[in-house]
Parts: sequence; C-alpha cells; structure tokens
Amino acid sequence: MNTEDMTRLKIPVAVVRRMPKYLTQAQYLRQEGVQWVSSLSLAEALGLTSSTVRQDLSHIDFQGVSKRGYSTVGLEAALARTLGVDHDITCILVGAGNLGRALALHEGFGRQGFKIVGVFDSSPAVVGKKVGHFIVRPMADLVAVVAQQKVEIGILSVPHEAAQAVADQLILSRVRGLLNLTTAHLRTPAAVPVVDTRVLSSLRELAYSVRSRQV
Amino acid sequence: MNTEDMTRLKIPVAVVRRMPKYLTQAQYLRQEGVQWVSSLSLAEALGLTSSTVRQDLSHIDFQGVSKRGYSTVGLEAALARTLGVDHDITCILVGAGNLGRALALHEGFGRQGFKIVGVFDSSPAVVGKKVGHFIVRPMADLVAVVAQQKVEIGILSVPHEAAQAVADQLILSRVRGLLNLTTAHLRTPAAVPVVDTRVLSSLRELAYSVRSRQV
DNA sequence: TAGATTGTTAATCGATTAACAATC
DNA sequence: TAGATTGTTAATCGATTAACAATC
Repeated sequence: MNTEDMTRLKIPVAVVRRMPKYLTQAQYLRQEGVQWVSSLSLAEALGLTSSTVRQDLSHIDFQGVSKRGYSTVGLEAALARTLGVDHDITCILVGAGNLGRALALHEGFGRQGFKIVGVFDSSPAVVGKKVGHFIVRPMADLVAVVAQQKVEIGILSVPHEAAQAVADQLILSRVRGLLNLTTAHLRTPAAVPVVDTRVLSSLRELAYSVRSRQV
Repeated sequence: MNTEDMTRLKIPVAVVRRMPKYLTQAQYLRQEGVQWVSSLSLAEALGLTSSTVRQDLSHIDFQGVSKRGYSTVGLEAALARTLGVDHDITCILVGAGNLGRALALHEGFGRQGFKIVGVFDSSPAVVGKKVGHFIVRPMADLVAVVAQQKVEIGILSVPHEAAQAVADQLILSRVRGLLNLTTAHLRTPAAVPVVDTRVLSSLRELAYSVRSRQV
C-alpha cells in the first residue's frame, strides 16, 4: 500500500488524540533548532513508549530515516497536514461568561490557526459589550456570520442548562464541529463531531487520583 | 467479595474518566426531582451502552435495584464518595493570564467543592493586582500557603515554556496533584498525578474529525 | 405472578507493547 | 562497515459489548 492510500484510511481515535502532542513537541524542537528526533526521545518527552510513537507516526504521510530518526520540520508539517491544521480554521464562540471571555482574549489559539471571528451571547445584558476587540453579538446573527465567514467550529462556553439548545442552534447554522466546554453531554448528528474539554471533570478525575495514590 | 473490598480495588482509568459524567447526570436528575434512573437511560443521556454503564457502576460501593434502576440520590452520593469529591478540596492557581483569571472568577468549581484559596504569578507586573476577590501573590509565598491551607491541587495556567519549572515548584511545595492547562507535557514523580486539559489539543483533534467526516 | 432491569461472566474488539528484519 | 533506529508483524493487555441468570 502506498502512503497516499494509507493516510486516507481512518486513524484510530487514540492515535488522533496523541497527534496534537507530537505536533506541539515537533514545533518546540524545531524552534529550538533541533533537526532530528528519534521515536525514543519523543517517547521520553511525552511519557510514552518508543513503540507507541513509531506505531502512531506510521499513520501519517511521512517517513523517518534509519539511524537518524524523524526530521522535526518534516514531522511538524506532516502532522499539521494530517490533522488539518495546516491552514486557518474559522471559529465562533458562544457564551461570553468568564471562561468564554478568557478564550476570546487568549491569543495562542489564533497563533495556531484557530481564528475566532465572533463572540455570541443570548443575554441582552451582555450583547453589545466589548470583549477585547470583539463586540458580543446576539444569537440571531449566528446563521449569517457562519455563512458569511465560513465558520467551521463552534466553541460552547454556556451554562449547563443552555448547552443542548445552543448546540442545536449552532448545528442549524451549519458549523461543522463543536468544542464543548460545558458539563453537559451534547447530542449531535453523526456529521457534527464534538470534542469535550471539561475542567470540572478533569478536577474530579484528579481528586480520585490524588486520593488513590496517597494510601 | 464484599463491597468494602471492591471499592478498595483499583478502578480502571477509563471508568474513572466516565465517573464525573455519571455524577453530573445524577446531580442533574436529582435536582429535576427524578428518583430512579436505569442503566439504559443513563447510557442514552451520555452516549454510552447500558452494558458499559452497569460495568462502570459495579465499581462503586452502591447497588441498583432490579426493575427500578439506581436511586439518583444514592448514586450521586456514592459517586462523590468514590471520586473523593464528597468534601471540599483546596486548590491554588498559578498563572494569572486570561485563562487563569477566568478560572479564578468562575464560581462553578467552588460550588462543586473545588475551593481556590490563592492565585499566584511569577511576573512582578501582575503580583499585587486583584482578580475578583483574590490578590495575586508572588511565587515566593507558594510553600507557606500550601502548608497553611492544606492545598491539595495546583492548577497550572502558565505559558508553555514556564510549565515544567512551575510544576517543579508546586511539587516542592507539596501539592498532591496537578491540573495542567498548558500545552506542555509535565514530568512528575509517581506520587503526584497530573490530569491534562488542553483546549488547543482538543481543537486540533476536532479539526481532524471535522475534515474526516465531511468526505 | 410476569417482566423489567440489575450484576456478572464470557466473547469481542481495539490499543499497546515486544520483537526483529530492513536499512541508512 | 557496524550499529542505531525505523517500520511492521505478532503477542499481550485492557476495554467494551453481548448474553443471561438472578431478582424484586
């Protein structure tokens, strides 16, 4: 099988979830001026085994070199291409509470290609207010903005109770994926993937780990 | 084996990661006045199979009832006990950038028992500034605050480059677990668990999902 | 009682690790 | 060349699902 075919095959979720870490590490090494990295040193830096690293990287359209390892520049480019982050991705953010405002103000996402082009809120008390250089817009503008700016991703940082309703509105407005920062579980059609990032869940998981390791 | 023994056994990570979701759902149902919930309806609400739900809940010290399901009140209590979130957990936050300030201002965590008792930053420009009712403290105060307030969890929201050094300081100050919001991979001794919540990684994972589902 | 739903065992599926020939 | 490191196959390990007896 040639590499063209291979990269079209579905990559296991577990592997996709590690790819952003490899990408971050490849970027870092390249910035540091490191030109080559072995599967073993990637593994050590990321808390994995070299075997896992080689298995994972076999899913991208990029080859290592015997005795030298992987070119950091090549690895970075191939990972970005595989993930689809080698070009800008347009996002909107719904929910201008503390968390939403922080994400809108955070510049790191834009630097990595995730461009936020609008901040929305359902509360009339918040609509019209400024968040950095954004002016918070009403939900009624959603459909038009998504269409005009070709928005791909909707970021949800609304209260738990509102989450599903807002997700439904985002889907109707034709965003193609959702980043869910709420505690709610979102139901979406199969064509609209959801990735969850729940700080509260992580804290609870950590509470368990802390307790179970102490004894 | 009695249930006492069982709950002392190590619970698989995959199960621990789902427990916060069951807890959120049990809380929600209880608040709505629902008294009983079946494994099937939990599964439907959370996007799982009823088989997974029953397997998972067999790890907590709590029994369902044939023909009725699980008592929402009992389930909530047992999950909170198992996770170790049936009492307050003291946290500090390091890094008073946009994200850090947002988390400090967010009231939801405190309501769920995660009490932030201090906000720290290494930048003299930020130290002394107010974040909500907190006054940002210098890193030099870390050890004393952790000891005096019995801080269990350190939340990291510093820049990538500073992450490992700050993690090391937190470990020296004797926090017992780290919530890592940075893009860095943290190396810690086995006794100090780390849970990662990386918004950028989630966005990248989502970018891949969006692209692979469209075709 | 009849039947809905649990708890658990066994089967399947997927992810990780080990091992090693190929290669630069 | 010799040996370090890849890419890949096979083995192991763990997680999910299916199935069903027990039970209220």
